[in-house]
Amino acid sequence: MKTTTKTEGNVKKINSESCEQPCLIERGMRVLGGKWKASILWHLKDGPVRFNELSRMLGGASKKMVDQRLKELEAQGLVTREVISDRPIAVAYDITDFGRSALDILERLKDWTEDNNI
Amino acid sequence: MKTTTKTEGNVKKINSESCEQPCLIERGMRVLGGKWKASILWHLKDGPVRFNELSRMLGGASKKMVDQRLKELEAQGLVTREVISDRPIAVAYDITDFGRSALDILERLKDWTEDNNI
DNA sequence: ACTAGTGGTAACTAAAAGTATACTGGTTGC
DNA sequence: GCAACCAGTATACTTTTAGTTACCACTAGT
Repeated sequence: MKTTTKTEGNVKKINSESCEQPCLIERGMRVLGGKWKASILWHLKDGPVRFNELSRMLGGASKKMVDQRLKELEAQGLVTREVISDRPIAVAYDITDFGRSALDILERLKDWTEDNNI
Repeated sequence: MKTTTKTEGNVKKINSESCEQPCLIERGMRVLGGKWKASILWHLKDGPVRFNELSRMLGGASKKMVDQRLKELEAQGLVTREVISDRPIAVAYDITDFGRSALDILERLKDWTEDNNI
């Protein structure tokens, strides 16, 4: 008799059909989990910020990193890029409504990190 | 006159002194953001699971990956490892209260991912 | 003319993350 | 005896990520 109700030392036996929820978590992490992505989003929450200003806000991030992450975030619809001046080139990055919808998660993460001294 | 109240095309000028909150987010991400870490945590929420069972749950993850992530999570106090049988070696991984405190964030992430078809 | 700032890009290197395969030493079942 | 499962470990390898440095074209200020 090889049913799956067998328990062994309090450990549940599950027959490997529970990969729907975890994938959702992994997928979400792929969007928010890049090295500076969450931070960038967080910094845009109070309004648009320009490229070099953002670089400075992130402290240790190189231009290349900021550029790459911004492009990813833009491609995924979390931020927008707008050229606000041509001749002295000026670009503003802003958060979209979709991006804003993730701020709730980030706030929880921030609180959790803070509460547990991580 | 070079105060920071100057606005240029609606873009706020902030003078680079806002790196307390983002660092919290980055730090939190470093704990929960590893490739399989969040998923592992998620799979342990219904009770202890054994090593190979966990590997299977994660689908594509190699033993090495699962092993590494579990060690990290254990070192950070999110999961515990318990040898439940010696002779036919059996090990059970369980989530700690601390680990459980992060599930709230993961649930939000899951919902967000789901709601936005990510 | 020279310096500094804007928003990037290109080339390159170093380090981290992940994958694949095989192996150990023990046990259980046929 | 032989295969298969347990919980990993070891080795080698590829891929991805991160970061440095230098550079571009342009402008503003001195």
